[in-house]
Amino acid sequence: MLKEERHQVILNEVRIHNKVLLTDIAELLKVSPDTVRRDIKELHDANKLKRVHGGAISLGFNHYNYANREIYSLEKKSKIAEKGISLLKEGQVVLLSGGTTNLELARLIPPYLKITCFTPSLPIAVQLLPKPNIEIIFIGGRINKDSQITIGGGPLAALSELKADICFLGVNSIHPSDGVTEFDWEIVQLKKAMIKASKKVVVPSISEKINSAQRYKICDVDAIDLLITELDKKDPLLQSYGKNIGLM
Amino acid sequence: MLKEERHQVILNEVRIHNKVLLTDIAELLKVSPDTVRRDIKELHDANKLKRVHGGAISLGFNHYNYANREIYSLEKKSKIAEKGISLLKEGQVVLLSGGTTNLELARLIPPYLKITCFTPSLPIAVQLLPKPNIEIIFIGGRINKDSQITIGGGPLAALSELKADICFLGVNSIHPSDGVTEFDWEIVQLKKAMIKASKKVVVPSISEKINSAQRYKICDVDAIDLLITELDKKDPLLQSYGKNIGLM
DNA sequence: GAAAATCTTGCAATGTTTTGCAATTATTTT
DNA sequence: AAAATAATTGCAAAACATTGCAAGATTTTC
Repeated sequence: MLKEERHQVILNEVRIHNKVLLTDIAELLKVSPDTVRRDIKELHDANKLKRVHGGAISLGFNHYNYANREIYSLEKKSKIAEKGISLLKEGQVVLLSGGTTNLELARLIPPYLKITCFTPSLPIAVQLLPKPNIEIIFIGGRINKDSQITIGGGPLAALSELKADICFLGVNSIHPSDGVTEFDWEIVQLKKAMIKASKKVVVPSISEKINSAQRYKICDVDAIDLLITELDKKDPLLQSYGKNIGLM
Repeated sequence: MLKEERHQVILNEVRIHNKVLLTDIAELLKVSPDTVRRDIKELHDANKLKRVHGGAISLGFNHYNYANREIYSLEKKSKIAEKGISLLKEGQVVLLSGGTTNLELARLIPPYLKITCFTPSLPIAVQLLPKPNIEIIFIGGRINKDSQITIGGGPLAALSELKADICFLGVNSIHPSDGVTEFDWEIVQLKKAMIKASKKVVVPSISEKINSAQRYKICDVDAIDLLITELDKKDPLLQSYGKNIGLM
């Protein structure tokens, strides 16, 4: 049994039960308690769980990371969001995926602009709530706590009945040959459906995400109509994209 | 049972009741009072609660900065919410309509309780988000800005496929002969569907709503299984209900 | 491809923490 | 002031953690 496997088992148990007893894991995996202890220590150091006397417990309430970690890039995201908003026209049906850049976009949408927004993101829906002219349609389903968006079969079915004018697709990584990629398989399915449900696909992305790749592929680069970054169109980082995609 | 778990339970009890008795915790967790005393001492040192003779009290008891009028009804709502939570059992599928009483109920659901919550309410979903053991299914659709819940055909269709164990139905008015009523027609349709989608219907309601009526009818009083108020079962205000409904 | 270096794992000896109990002291209640 | 309840202290048994070590597996290096 590989260490990585044990780690997955431990994290999974923690996710399910909110805690694990060291002795239970040792018995379950048929390894010595020492090994489990070392595993837990590693996972603790990697900030995946909290090591305590007798086992480990879930980090649980540390959802604050979501906001804190990303503050430094907020300026870039605002810049991108503003560019994105310039694309919006009265009466449009807009599809907003999750992510902090789209959240920033939602925040900056002018309150007098009359549009319809579809979104599976809880924070985005909350952000749009006070804007009187925006009709919000929440794409329901099981909520993924990490990303705070709904995923699974429900959202996919709902999207299959939609044709939005424009989709702002928050992504994890984009690469000229590897395409648009993500590390969560279910989120990939959702984003694929979002692309299908939209006439025009816009990817707002900070430059850090450019030219990187993750495990699962959402689509090729040329499935995207427009790539928005905080950089200038002529930035060398973007030159491998220009042929197939619009830049902004 | 890990020490960390006991700490979570104690803090949670303090959060809910603003105080705990040492002996109650000892009995609840089936450990010696000495252990609980040591736990409370640790939590006190970590500035998580205030240790007092006989138990502990909440630190932020006076930190509430609600308007005075709201505090009054909030207390009632907390009382109702606590009664409601006592009905919840591990593994249940719970349907939560909107409303501030249900929001209070959502706030007070213990984080270690493993249940599935269906809700069309944005604030309730947000409230449940940090609780690791609660699976949240958001009932999608067009968001009504006043009530911050989704309404319309989408939610109705979603509910038609559900059979929840228990439904907490926030209502506007309840009257012995006029039944349960509401002023918004679309919300009435939604709540009708919620009743249909649940094995058991519980109405948590502050006493102000008792014996009043609105324009549109959701159901007769006897479609409700249990009425929870902040009052005692034997309160004269409730005596016209007792024959057909359970009281709490 | 063999040797060296590194990593992984279980074991044993030793050290630490946790927990309940009992005796004593302090606080609250009647 | 007496009785009841709670807190403190010291203690011992059990559970858990740490450390160093050695055998085996894996990777690196030449």
